[in-house]
Amino acid sequence: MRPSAWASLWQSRPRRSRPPSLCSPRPLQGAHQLSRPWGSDQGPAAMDEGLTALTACGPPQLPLSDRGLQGWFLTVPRSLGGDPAGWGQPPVRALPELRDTRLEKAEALRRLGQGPYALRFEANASLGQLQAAHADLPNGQERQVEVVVAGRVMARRVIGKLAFFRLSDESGEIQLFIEKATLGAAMPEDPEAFSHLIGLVDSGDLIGVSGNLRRTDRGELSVRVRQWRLLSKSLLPLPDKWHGLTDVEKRYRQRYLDLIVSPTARETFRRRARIISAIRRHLDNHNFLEVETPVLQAEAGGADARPFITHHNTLDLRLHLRIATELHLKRLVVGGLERVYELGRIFRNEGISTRHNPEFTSVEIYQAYADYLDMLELTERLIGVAAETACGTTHITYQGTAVDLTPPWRRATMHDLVEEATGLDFSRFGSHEQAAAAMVSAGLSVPDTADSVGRLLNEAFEQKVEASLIQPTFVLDYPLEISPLARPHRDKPGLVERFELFIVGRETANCFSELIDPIDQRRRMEEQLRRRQAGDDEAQLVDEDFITALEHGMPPTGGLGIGIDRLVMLLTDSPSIRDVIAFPLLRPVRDQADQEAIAAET
RNA sequence: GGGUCGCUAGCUCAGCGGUAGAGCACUCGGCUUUUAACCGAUUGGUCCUGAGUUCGAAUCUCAGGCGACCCA
Repeated sequence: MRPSAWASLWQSRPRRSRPPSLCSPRPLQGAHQLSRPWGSDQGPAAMDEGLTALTACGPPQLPLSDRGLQGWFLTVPRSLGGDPAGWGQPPVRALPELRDTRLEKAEALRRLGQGPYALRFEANASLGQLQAAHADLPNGQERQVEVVVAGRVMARRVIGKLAFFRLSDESGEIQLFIEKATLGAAMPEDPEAFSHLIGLVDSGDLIGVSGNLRRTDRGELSVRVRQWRLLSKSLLPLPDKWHGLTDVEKRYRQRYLDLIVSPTARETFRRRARIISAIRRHLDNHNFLEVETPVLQAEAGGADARPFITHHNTLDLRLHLRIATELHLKRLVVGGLERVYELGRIFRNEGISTRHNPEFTSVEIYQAYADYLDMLELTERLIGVAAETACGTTHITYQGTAVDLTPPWRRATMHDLVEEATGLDFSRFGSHEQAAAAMVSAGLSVPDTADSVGRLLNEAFEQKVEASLIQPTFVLDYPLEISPLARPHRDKPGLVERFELFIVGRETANCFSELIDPIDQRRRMEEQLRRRQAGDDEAQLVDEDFITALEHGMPPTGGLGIGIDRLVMLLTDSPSIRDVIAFPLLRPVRDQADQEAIAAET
């Protein structure tokens, strides 16, 4: 490739006319000259001129056009004439020397005409594509194809006048085979191209290279580098090349580092995206309408959970973040939108564990004229499709356990499952006392809050059954007391038409034939209110506006909620919900002063 | 909320009452087929914080902070 053609890969595009409001600031004159490639028609003399012009104005500074991208990176070290007062401090503790060294290298590259932060680069292949397309190239052979690639330098090995870098992009990796002689011949404008590359480019930097493909004697597909260019300088080191990011917390706090070094993490988030889009596609293809309901609500309802509280200034109004989308979606069904769903974030003010994050993603789906058994089949289809899309199969492994997601899945009533596990037949208990005594003699604990036979049944289920439901199991027919929004069972008094889906011992979906009788709904909500007044701060409130909506007539409806994060955990074999949420909630990092202040208070 | 374990160089860890260490990374020197390259040299520390015991504390005790795992 001719030098000028190479240069065109990373110089700015020809300027197109844009609306004035979208115009970006014009680069400084000097900066423009500085960013000329070597070998351009202006030559090194013009470059020197640009440098002189800049240095005459005081300590070297990056062109204004680059500033917005750089924040505190833009100053230069003391040794190069930068103003110490203006130095940005590294955002992470320590490493000042290492960072200074890298700043100096960036500065040195800028003096060579390679601004440390390029505008653009046009690769002609991804690394994964190259690996696939040239898998047949034998060891020791070279292929005369000009490849231009960009990526992050992940590892460097320098052997005298030869060097091997490992370059990584989103699709994969490739080795760079860097010979002094090859570079010298291909980059005559920079006789020191080789030593500049190995001396000024660190692991972590983003570079673009061009060259032929060659497979080394040891079988590593490589780009035999003819030309190179720095695209972005990394001032901070990559995680340890061998151990990687072992600090679990750091993986979550600095997710970008996790993604850089961990192909598994990248794959997890790709799969998450595929799962969500598969669910969305399936619903869209079946005439479901995606809608959005309020996150900010005067009272948060639709689930037993404590909300986050926030405040609207101009209305001087206390608001809650939603804990469910249920009550608003049902209003839309009343309004005649017969199939609706919302895929979005829910907020619950609860603890953090491997299965709980205070903000999480759910999909709630409502289908008019359907009941919970219709929704059961929809659940099987949705999760089956998600598994096929994410994993290519419905036979998966979760944390070493084989799980078969091929429909149909087991269906069992809560009563039967509890009896199977404990020998207790709750349908025979006529009173709370009778049930409680039986539970105690069966070795189960009886909490004070479980003040009815139905609640005791649920307790027994949670204590003895839940964790054992490894293969997908629909647990049917819940007690009415714990299901204030579900319709009474058509045949079984005291129960509702509801199921929850359990997989690997975890609640993954929740569904009922919706309660559409406004009088019954009011009675149930008032019962909830009584519990709340008695001290249960997760009990629900009476939502008058919702009941009014029901009074206008709601069609019989099936409603279904699926926990997306737990589903993604299952389908990515992730042990913690934090592995499938890019930025899970973490305690803020406190500095020394904060800690002392807190210590002083206590 | 309870229990267990951990916190020492940028990273991974050793040291467990007597001068703070190793490997890797960084920097410098050498090396044209490496794969955690290798060889040599240099640099690098609030041993999480505070109090106590002791002639002497990274080490023992207590309190606190933060984290991991398990349980609720």
